[in-house]
Amino acid sequence: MGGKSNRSVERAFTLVDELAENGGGGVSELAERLDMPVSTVHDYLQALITTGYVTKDDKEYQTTTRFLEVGHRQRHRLEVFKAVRDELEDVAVETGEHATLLIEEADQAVILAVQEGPDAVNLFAYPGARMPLHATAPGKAMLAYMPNERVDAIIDRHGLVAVTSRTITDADVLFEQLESVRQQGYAIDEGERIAGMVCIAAPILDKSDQIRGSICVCGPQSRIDETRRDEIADVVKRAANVTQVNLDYV
Amino acid sequence: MGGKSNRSVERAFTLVDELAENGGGGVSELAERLDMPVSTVHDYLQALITTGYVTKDDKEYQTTTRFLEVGHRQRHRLEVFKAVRDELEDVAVETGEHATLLIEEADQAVILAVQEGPDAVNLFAYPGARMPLHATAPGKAMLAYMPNERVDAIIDRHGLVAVTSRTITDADVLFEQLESVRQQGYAIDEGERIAGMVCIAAPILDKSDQIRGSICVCGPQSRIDETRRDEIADVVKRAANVTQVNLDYV
DNA sequence: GAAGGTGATTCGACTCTGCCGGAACTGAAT
DNA sequence: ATTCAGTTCCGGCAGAGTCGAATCACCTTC
Repeated sequence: MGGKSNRSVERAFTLVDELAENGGGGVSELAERLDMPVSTVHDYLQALITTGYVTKDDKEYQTTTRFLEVGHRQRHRLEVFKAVRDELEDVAVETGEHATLLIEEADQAVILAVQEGPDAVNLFAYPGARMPLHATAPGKAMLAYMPNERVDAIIDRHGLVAVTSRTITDADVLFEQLESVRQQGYAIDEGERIAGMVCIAAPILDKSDQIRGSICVCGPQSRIDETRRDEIADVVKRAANVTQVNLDYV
Repeated sequence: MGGKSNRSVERAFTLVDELAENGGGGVSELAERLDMPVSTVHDYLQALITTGYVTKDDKEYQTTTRFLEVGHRQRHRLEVFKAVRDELEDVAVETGEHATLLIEEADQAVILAVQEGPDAVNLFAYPGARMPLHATAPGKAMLAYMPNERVDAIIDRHGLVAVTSRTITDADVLFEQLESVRQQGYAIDEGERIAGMVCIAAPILDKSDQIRGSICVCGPQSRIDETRRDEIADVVKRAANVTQVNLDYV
């Protein structure tokens, strides 16, 4: 983890991040927000334009569809993504709720694909969205199949930050839950990331028992009672299982 | 169009492009492919890793899901995308074929969204995919509503490159077709981009008659005869129209 | 298990280039 | 006309990127 850097690269991507997060803006507005000299920001934006990753429309600088392209291409190369293909849609249809495929990246859970079932509530869930592992069902599903040292290291680096009032903030509680995930074969989260939301997730393991991702179903608490939970857990576990089998053929 | 650049930024994105296109690779492999010194490539990859846009998995460098995230965020900000929402799915279901939403960016047609109908053939179509304007139905639909000088300028810059044997390579023929697009309200392409494929596309205009995008349906020639074409044209025109109306409310 | 090979990583001095203050410019608004 | 906010241009200097060479890491082969 030397972390050798390069000022220009760093700054270029800082600009990209800013454009992505708060929407485009003018040169001086961006300079203000990032606390950089205007002329420098201008230089960078110009450089980014020549790469094709940024444009200037309507007096505003914007990221281009190049990011979509790169993102989709790399997603297409991910084995889990290919292996899960139709399963995710089936899950969404069967449960009626939001079905997502997530992977772990840089100690976070990242959504790779989303399928909205017929009754899905409108979540702020899109491919690429990231969230802390400990605060979500899919995150816990994945943590449960990582070596304990890895889990410790993650807690060490990022802490157990509370996202809602119900987020797990105690390591012991977390480890207990991970144990029960391993026993039951699925993880559950009740308003630990979004108040009023229940999520149920199953881990996807490969043949050497490495964790590769998780399939997750989310819906409003009111609609998901005890029996419904078992049903969803079964659906999610089955889908994860099929994916696991597919993985070997990819 | 001064095109002021910045070597570091340029090189960083050249690397990203390379990773996206040909999949990740090792340091020296990438150095070879891009004709750069190994140590330099190593420096850049390290810098890219600290930005979070690249990782090293399995001895291979890979782009991360950050690209997906940035791409999806910016797509979400595009008015056309929001305006078209459900329409695209309806089109896919009604026609049974591949339905796509495209916009123009940097003189090219870019896919923003894809919906596969029940009978859709497996195309290599994904969000972010780019193609020349003159060789596709949606491209022609958009060209038809650009000022002639703009069209001339595009031809000037990129020429009318043949993608298949049926691609339009003659400017006069193109302008004739654009005229008929304006008359009929939709554009058609018969194997001009992909042999054996027929695409039918309608333009999306905003209230000041600016071209904002195009809705397109693609299917195999064998399945799309004369009458089927008219049906599809109607579906596509209606969807574009609804989108146009939605645009005013966004 | 020694030798050889391939590729990744580190190091550091030279030099090129990114940096940014200031000036010029553009185009609204008054 | 004048003002002002924002953008673009310019150019000399310091600091940052560059890349050859050395080292390290890890296979394969004899």
